[in-house]
Amino acid sequence: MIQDHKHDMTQERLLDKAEALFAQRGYDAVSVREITAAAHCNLAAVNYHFQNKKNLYLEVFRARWIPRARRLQEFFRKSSVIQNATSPTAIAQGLAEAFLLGPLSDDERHRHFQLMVRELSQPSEALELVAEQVMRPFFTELAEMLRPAIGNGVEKQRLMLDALSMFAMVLYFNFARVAVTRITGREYDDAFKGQLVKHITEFSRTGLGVG
Amino acid sequence: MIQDHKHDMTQERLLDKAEALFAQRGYDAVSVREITAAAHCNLAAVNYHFQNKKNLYLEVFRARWIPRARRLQEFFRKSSVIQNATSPTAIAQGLAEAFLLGPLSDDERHRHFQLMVRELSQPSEALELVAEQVMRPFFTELAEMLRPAIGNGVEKQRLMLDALSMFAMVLYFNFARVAVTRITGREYDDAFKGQLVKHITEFSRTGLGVG
DNA sequence: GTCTATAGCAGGATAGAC
DNA sequence: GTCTATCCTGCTATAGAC
Repeated sequence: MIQDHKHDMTQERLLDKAEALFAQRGYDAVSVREITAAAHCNLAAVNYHFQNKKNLYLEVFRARWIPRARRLQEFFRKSSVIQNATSPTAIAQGLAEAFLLGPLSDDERHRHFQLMVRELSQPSEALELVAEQVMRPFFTELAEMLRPAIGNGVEKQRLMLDALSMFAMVLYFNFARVAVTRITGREYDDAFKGQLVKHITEFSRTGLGVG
Repeated sequence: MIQDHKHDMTQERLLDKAEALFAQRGYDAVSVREITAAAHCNLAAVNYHFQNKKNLYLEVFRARWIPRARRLQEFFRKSSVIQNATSPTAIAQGLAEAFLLGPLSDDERHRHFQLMVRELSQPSEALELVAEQVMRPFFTELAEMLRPAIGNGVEKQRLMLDALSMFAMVLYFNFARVAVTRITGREYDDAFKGQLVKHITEFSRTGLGVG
């Protein structure tokens, strides 16, 4: 029992540090030595608990990333905006709030989106997991939420593209933080994040609203 | 002269292969050995021509990425859509066409956006160059193009966020190709890219178009 | 300018003591 | 389960012949 406990603690610490480092600098730039040092355990622990480096990376997705994505989706579904209305505007606002302000700490959110962008732009086995278990079901769900308002006659692809576009903004304003800060001159404090949510909601509702 | 010629050819080949490989797999995952092998030249050539690996990476941006970004922007400015109208819709369409269909080959476009996303999500010195010489001026220009239609009274930040949002979609549909394909079931052939341009234009104009 | 050879180091992984 | 010691591979970078 004590052994299991210690075992678990080491595994947990390794997963935590591995996720943070992989998110920050990517799989290849991070060494097992660095991860174990950060987790205050021995070099051999990664191989003992996770067989090898690659499997540790996958386990980060299985044990951390996917559950967190589910929490985010749950938060979105239960948010008051969605509970009170399922208009496209409400959906956009719910999405933006959940993913920009939602239940995650700043660090956790940052890690989450960094890992996602890495996988989107350079898919590994982890994307298989993520696409099948998280993304496809969620976008399908979003598309069906949009259908009543957009039009029952409309093809599914149109709804999917709408959902992907809302998500594109959410993703972008999370991962391109440094560039957005550089271009707008604004730091990602609570005020600015609030404005971003408002902007994404508004842009999704009416686009540029003219001509 | 012959020496200069050979010299130049080797440099060019190195830049080409380096860009392709860095875009595909990232700085750390790619070795100098791999680059020189692909460029059919000697291992020592990188150090001779570019001092070290990191400077080769930066030179990829200076000599390849930035000029290409300028070509893209030039194509956008001179596109018939923009020449004939500067409504927000025309701007969105011009952007989407330039960056999704524009003057680049598929491979070149893919490389271009992969490198950009890598820098946006994990900035290195290269982002300094790109932000100051390309991004900031371009987004400022876009914002000013939007101003007359959106409203003269509106703060610059609102215009910047609009420009960033249009760009978010363009970027996303370029770099998250694998995921988009997985979710929509559509390959990135000419037909689908045409639909994406139409979608981005339309979404930028009216968003989801309803309540 | 190009090549070979090699220095010097860091990486992943494992065997075996505890 | 944890640790040390070590193997082996592959990396960047450079010295020096051509």
